[in-house]
Amino acid sequence: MKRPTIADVARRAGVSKGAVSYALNGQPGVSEATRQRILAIAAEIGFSPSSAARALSGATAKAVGLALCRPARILGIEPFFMELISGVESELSARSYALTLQVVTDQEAEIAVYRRWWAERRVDGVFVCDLRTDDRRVPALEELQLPAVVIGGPGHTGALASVWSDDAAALVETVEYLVALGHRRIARVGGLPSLLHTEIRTDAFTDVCRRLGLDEASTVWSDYTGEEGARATRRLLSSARRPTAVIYDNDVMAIAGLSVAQEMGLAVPGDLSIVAWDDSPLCQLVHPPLTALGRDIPAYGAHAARQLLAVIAGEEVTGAQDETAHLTPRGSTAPPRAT
Amino acid sequence: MKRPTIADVARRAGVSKGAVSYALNGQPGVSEATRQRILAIAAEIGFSPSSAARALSGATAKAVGLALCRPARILGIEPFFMELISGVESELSARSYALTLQVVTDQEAEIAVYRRWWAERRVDGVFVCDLRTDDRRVPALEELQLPAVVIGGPGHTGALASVWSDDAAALVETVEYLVALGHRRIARVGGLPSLLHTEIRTDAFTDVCRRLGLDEASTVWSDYTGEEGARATRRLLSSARRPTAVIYDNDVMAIAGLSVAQEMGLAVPGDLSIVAWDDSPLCQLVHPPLTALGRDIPAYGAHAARQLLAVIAGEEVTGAQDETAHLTPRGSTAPPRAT
DNA sequence: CCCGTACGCTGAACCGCACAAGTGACGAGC
DNA sequence: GCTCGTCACTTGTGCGGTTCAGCGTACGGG
Repeated sequence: MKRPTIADVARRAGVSKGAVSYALNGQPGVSEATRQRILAIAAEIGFSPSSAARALSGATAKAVGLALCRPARILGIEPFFMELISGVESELSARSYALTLQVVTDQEAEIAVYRRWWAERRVDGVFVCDLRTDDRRVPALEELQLPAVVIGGPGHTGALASVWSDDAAALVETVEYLVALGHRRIARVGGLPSLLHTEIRTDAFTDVCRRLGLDEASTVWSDYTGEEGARATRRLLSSARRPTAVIYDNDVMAIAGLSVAQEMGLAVPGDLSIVAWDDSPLCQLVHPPLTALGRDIPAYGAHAARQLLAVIAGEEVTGAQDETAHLTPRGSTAPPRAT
Repeated sequence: MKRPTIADVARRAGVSKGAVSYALNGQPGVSEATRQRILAIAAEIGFSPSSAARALSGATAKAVGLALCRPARILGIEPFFMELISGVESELSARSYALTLQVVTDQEAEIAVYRRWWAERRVDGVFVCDLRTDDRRVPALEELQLPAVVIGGPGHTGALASVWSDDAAALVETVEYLVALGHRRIARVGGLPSLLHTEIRTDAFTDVCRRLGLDEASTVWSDYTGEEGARATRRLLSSARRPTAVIYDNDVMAIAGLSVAQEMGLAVPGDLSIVAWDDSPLCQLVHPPLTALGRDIPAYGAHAARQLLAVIAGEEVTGAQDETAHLTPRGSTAPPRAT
């Protein structure tokens, strides 16, 4: 089956290629009657303009890129990225933009991918995830002048547009909630310390604990995997004055922590309260169901996609705040048992 | 920053565009010395040929497509797709092929996407997931003559290449294992009945149960979500002669089932043994850890990617069997308590 | 009545690359 | 010494679009 070209449409409509181009792109230069005729013929023979030819003649590639820098097993276990992609996609496909995905091993590889995409004119813009402080990707993208939206922040995004969520506020809300329940010894199992949002959460945790006079607040770091979450929990619960509540930076670690607590004979929430960041359906599957900080990730992705399309369209776009995660109390949090 | 073109390289090397093209594509027509000089200059100024121009002049788009037909929340909760994508990607990026992703709502939309990708010459080939019996996508792709690899089967793939795993064998192994433990009343919570692999597993389950003389074997269907898995489990465990072992078609439903059992006061594995299909890290996070049927999903994806690249290269490719899932016994299975 | 102009369309020049055909130099063979 | 072949390039063409200049026609105003 031969692919139809614009010339085929033009021939059948008895007009020139140019006229077809105007008609299909909604540009002036053809009468309404002719436009309708051309549109009908194009639909009839199933014509879609070649993305290559269109990209070549100066227009856009109608594609955006997303490079993911995580090993396969973490990528799989965290619902975050897949939900984000769903949301991004919903916005992109409505505008018939394609999403090009690439999994990379480190920041340098990611920058190389951006550079290649740019040189190949493969994408019109990119999303940047897992922002770090002093992220080398930011200046690299600025230098390339490749439209980009950072999914994360605030801050450290240079001149790039960004979409961010106020993790500090969410963390403060959580700590205040736990304190209101009566907790005084609260610990936190954080994600990778090199990521900006981990740092933001850590700072917020330190601040709010100081403000509320909780001097036994401590953060330990992990890497989002269940194994590390379990190890960190074991360490916390083995200490002399073990915490009565733990906040985990993702749901997988929280579930692992719950298992460890139960295995050590601690009742949840009686002896230990648990809060998970990221409220996936998993949190409701375990016993007790986990109190979690959730937000609409697909909507976050859609928001980022709208931002990127705006940047590509040449609009002046800066940072945009997305919804703040909200706490959904479930069975894993309660007042600490009187000691 | 202006993007370098082949003309820029040619000018700096003091040769024609044609010579540069030959040099970069490893074709004869330039001396080795000149080739090296051109390569060095191209690397120096960061030149990559425009994918659009390359695709336009008859070559390939150097991109393949993957359309996913699942709602966002299921896509997120199942590690399967993300792991598959990682594996696919590892193979593609080594050959500098790009992966274009699209989330669609139904089969018709998916076929429309294939048709558009084909007309736009956006991809050189596609992956087909979630195969059904009498899948309309198969004839559609055959008609378009768009290279494709079905991830699933065996059978019902028409003339398309495919990569499949012997789910029937894995299921038989599982049932035999449970029977060896002493179970006689085994139930199964299946996935979406319209999917081919669900049907294959159901048939295998029915067959092996008949062969082993288990006449109380029953399958109930679900949709891979925790809620549905919990509901199905509740139904099974409430019946007069409740099963002593349940096999779940994915890990999320198995975890939900475990919760339901514990909530109903049944001991796992004492009163009920549980086996999960898909062995993600989640299975080891719960208590007791779940006996699971696992396999290397990234490797599966990589296998599929190699198949697709072979089809694109014009090689004669048919079905290829991938690794069979193997049972990893953990704490959720044991002999049934004597009644 | 004639000119200016808006409309509707055509023809051609690009975009950046691959590849076929052409060219000049040089060496081998008779 | 002349031809022929090969090598190492160059030139030119076309892929399928977009876009701009140009051009005939109809129409309205002075």
